[in-house]
Amino acid sequence: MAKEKLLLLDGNSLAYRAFFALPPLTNDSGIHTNASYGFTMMLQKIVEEEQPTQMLVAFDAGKTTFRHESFGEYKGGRQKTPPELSEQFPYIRKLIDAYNIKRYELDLYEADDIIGTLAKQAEAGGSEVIIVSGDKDLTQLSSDNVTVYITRKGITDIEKYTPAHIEEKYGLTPAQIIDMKGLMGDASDNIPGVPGVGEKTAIKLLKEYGSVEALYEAIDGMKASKMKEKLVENEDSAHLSKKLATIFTEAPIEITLDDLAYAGPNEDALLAVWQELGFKSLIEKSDMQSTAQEQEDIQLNIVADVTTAMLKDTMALHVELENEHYHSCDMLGIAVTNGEDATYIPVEIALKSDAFKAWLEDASKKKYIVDSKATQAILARYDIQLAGVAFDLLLASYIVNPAISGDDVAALAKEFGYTNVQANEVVYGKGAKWTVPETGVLADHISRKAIALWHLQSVVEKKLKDNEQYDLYHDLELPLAEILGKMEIEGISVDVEILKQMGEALQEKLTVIEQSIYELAGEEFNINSPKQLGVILFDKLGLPVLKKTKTGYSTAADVLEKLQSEHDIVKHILDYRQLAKLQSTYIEGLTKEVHAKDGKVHTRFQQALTATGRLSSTDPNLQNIPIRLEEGRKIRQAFVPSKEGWVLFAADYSQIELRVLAHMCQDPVLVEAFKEGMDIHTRTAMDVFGVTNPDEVTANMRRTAKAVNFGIIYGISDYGLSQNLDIPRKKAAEFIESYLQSFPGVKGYMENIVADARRDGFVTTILNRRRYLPDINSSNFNLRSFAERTAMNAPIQGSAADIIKKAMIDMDIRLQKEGLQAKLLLQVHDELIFEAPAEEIEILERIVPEVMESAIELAVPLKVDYSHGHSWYDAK
DNA sequence: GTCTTCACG
DNA sequence: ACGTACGTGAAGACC
Repeated sequence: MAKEKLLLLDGNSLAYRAFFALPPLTNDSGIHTNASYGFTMMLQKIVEEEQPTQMLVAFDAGKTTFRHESFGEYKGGRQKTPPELSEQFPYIRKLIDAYNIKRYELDLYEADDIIGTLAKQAEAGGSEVIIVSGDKDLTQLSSDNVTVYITRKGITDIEKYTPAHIEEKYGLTPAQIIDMKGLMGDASDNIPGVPGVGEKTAIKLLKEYGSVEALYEAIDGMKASKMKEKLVENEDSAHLSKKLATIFTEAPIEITLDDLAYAGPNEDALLAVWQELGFKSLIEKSDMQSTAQEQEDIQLNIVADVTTAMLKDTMALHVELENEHYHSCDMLGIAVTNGEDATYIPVEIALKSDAFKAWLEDASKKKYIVDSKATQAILARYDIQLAGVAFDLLLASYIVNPAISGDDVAALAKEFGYTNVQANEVVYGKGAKWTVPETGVLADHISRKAIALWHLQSVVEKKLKDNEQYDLYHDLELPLAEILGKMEIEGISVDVEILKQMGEALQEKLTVIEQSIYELAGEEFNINSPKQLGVILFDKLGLPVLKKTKTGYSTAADVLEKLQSEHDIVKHILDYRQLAKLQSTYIEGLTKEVHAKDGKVHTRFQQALTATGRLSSTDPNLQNIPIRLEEGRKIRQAFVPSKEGWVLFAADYSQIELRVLAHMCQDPVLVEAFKEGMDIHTRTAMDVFGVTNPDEVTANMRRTAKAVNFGIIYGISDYGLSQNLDIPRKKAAEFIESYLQSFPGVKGYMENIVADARRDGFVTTILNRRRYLPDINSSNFNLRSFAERTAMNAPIQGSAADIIKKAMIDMDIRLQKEGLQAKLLLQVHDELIFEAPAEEIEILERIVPEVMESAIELAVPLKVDYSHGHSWYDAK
């Protein structure tokens, strides 16, 4: 058996070292991270360099130790641990646990004693021992088999204390280190020693006499001096100090060396802690290392022709794309498999094969795919209508846990313990270095993805079934992917000429406002730069600073609105901002996205991204087209039907989230209000303000009630409401209190859902979508509060997402059944946008609300409003 | 790449 | 005492 190598770390000492060696870093949540970071860096380095077979981190247990029995003032007068450091200890423990390193502390004993005891045991067993600390006391443990590493300035710079090194440095043996301490004392531990004796004197004395005991035996013969007087005077102190400095190597520890085996970190757990602490550089580095791991060999056959014999009834299919823009990018290669041997089909071979096209389009041939919508969309560009999608790894993983990151097969596979596939970054590189490798490497990579898919289908489906989420995945997300694919491929027509004219008018206005701003400021500057703008407003013009950001003055709209009366320039800046946003994002940005071949934009709906189950939309984002202000709303005039004689038809759920809330909490007042079709904000205002007649509710009361309702959905907090309404926090708290009094069912729901989250670690939606909340039991107030609000919000927002997704599937079926030409084009969270021949509008007005309102039956009715017009603007 | 701001539900 | 409303994406500035 190879020799054991034991690494013993002094947890407290190293945490202190890291804390004081690094500047005060904090992460996004405001937690200090310098000690955690320094500790991690040190661990990484030492483990990498030493490759230990056993490891332990020892901590000091509490305030009192056995040393206090002989000397009450031991470690007295110490500065209290800074709170910035104290708050990091829980994370340091988490880090150690994630590394799968044993940690230990023992009542009445210090870390030194645990380390000393284990070092002796291990040495006796023939192991090599390395001790790491910031405290030189430990060097007394140095021997032929025990090396003590002491951190020098910084954290990763260490000095290695072997007996030889100690001899060279001090001219002493390791055991004499204790004697040295006894004579010179230690200010940090409040060990007195002999006053007037420092390191130099102590070393000189020990070289001459050997030990404290020998020195005092011979002291009579010492020639009279000031030093001799001091030594005689403080003999007791010297003996006591030596005793205090002696590390006890027979501590009654309850662990044995066998408990300390070290076999590497739990990478998932470690990444999770790094994520929590915001160690981005470490996360990136680890991705590279862990994914560049050794791969098992695979068998692959690169074919020059596709035959029907190669294509089975059930196969994993992977179409590798150049990038995520599947509406415009190229394919790089294709692989299929139904076992360990993959068939790699070069793109040009695949595209000219009728057999392959027939197989892809055959619904009875089942395919396991990683992103079926992307595959559907790119094949559609080559006139291939993908059918028979039986498994989608991207969607299945997302349902198991929406927090699972990325669409890279390697990352997803790793979540389920499969590692025989490389990360894209490893194969292609990233950023400017991105490049397609030679065919052999590429074929291997793509084939591995297909093989991974083949393996993961059963693994992930089992997980879904265990979690009772298979139906959500199979009956909702999977069919929805195809519908979204159709919507994206269809696209929506944009009248570029309208955008162009708007842009020109906008530019004229912007130029005028720009001039006014420069005039009022007395100089030209970049209005788009919050930094430069801050200087003008707050330094030059002397406006009051109401809010600051991390980096300087805040110039956000809510701040500027409060400053409007202070200076004329403010209004101009607000106007400029509004128009500049329209110009850059919606006129210029949108125009760039219009495809030349069909005059349409083809967004991509991200189906496996949000934490709650909603969709998101990119390139362009069609879920945030302006509507609230008239100037912006006009952008919608550019969204038009694709054919002459067609119109746009829009239908949206009214108050869907509050209805979901009513359903889930079963609050009688809320349920009744919806059943009776009351205006919910007015109803809320009546209860919050104690008014019995709806006519007595003023516009302002309703506005306040509306804000309170939003607050309830978001996970209420008095502070948030006070910001939103610009009222004192106390006032906001009263509104909330009043609301919860009036709606006890809501109060009960909020309490229960947080309790559920604490118990289960996740919350669920109506269709059993999960959101995990790892911070729900955190000792950090911010993290915990955020998790609590999320626990309240996620089931509401997520259930609303479930409902509209179900409606989209039902709607797709219904349109086919009715034999309509109408097409669903967009989804905007609570709204569906169709285009249809004008003559179908009458039917749509009947069936769209019917289908949407009956998508999922709740304890309250769902209500849908609808309209149509010759542009999106007119469908209001 | 990160920060700030602002568009939407 | 703490310090925040929930969920997104895009653009521009600045490092």
